[in-house]
Amino acid sequence: MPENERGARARTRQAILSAAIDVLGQNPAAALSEIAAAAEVGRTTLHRYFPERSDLLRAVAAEGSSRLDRATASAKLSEGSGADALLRLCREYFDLGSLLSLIFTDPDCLGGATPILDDGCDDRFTAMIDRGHRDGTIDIALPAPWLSSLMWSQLYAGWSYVSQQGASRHEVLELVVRTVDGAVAPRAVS
Amino acid sequence: MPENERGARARTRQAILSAAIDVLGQNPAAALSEIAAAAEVGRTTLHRYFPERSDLLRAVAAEGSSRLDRATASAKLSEGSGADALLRLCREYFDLGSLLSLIFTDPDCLGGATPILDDGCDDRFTAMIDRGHRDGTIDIALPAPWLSSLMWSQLYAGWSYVSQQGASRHEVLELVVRTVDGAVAPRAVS
DNA sequence: CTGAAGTGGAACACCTCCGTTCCACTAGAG
DNA sequence: CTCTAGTGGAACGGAGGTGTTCCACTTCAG
Repeated sequence: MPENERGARARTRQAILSAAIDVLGQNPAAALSEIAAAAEVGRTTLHRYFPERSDLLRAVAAEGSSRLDRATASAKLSEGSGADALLRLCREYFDLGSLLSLIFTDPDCLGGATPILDDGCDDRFTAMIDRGHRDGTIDIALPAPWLSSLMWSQLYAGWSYVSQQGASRHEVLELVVRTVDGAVAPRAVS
Repeated sequence: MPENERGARARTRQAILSAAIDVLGQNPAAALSEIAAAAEVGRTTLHRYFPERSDLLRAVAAEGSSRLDRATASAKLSEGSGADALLRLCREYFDLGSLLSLIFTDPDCLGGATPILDDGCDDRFTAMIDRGHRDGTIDIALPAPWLSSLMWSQLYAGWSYVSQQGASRHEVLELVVRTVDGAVAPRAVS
């Protein structure tokens, strides 16, 4: 879609997209006028870039998938132990910010690339968990799809904690990492 | 509200309330016609019991708070170690079923009794966590509000896992308990 | 200055949902 | 049977969101 757009057009387009991610993350049923206001743009202008609501949603899905893919790539899931890779992924995803809310509250918004409720959607994720099962850093009793749900729910909880209470991003990220780490670690033999 | 209602009236009223919890949990912006259809009731009948949408939402809040209180009482938070009490609470809350979705996706729906994003809303909960901190069964580094967020997000993740995939309630509950337990346990001294 | 690009406001028709009214139907009590 | 409670359908006006059109304004390149 963003073919041959530069300068003002590209900037406005990006502002609308970012505003849409923020607003729709708070309320997936938000009116277009709210999104336009958040982007500090007239509703007319919004319609110029995205004629119909569905056009905007498609673009949001594309933008979200792109940010998600970049974060996934940064985590280098194939390096280190399985648990280390999972925690790296948590740290990268946490930086997605308000996109976390959108992905979590509207799992269908990313179209086919829905990362949450999928029986093992992402091959890289599943491979990472399998590696953790083998190298003993992830409890064998916890299947990959559940760990995906676990991770996303904790990321969302952490992000809500930051954005609704005035908590520090870094402190909360450490809480998330701490609890995910504890959750996946194999039990001590009792 | 449910003053002097018996027989058919009480039954219809309850059917509408349960349907509302189910439907609103899936989509907080659902139309009244959807709720009426889910309750197998005409929209006219729904309006007879709850003249305005806000009336229905108030009744849902009351019903939800009531179920929540019953579950909390059943967990006997003041008995046993802090961690044991927390896990008992998870088991009781898990039985709330679709109410979990409603509470999680629309935290304001329960009015003042919002259990999730509150800096230590519930005294019994905070007391339980404090006890766990003292008796060494809950990691001292994890504050009560975060553990509340943690628990609710895991319960919601578990319930979604059950209702969207065909997973077994009991198996998923054990996964939730397993991961919450691991998350709150104090770290081994390394 | 002139023209083009980008923008925002106002107004409109359309649709959906909401709340209301009215009427017809059914089941059960007497 | 008759009367009543409970119900559901049809229809309407109002409110809000959507998509569209038209026009006035600003900015910037030439």
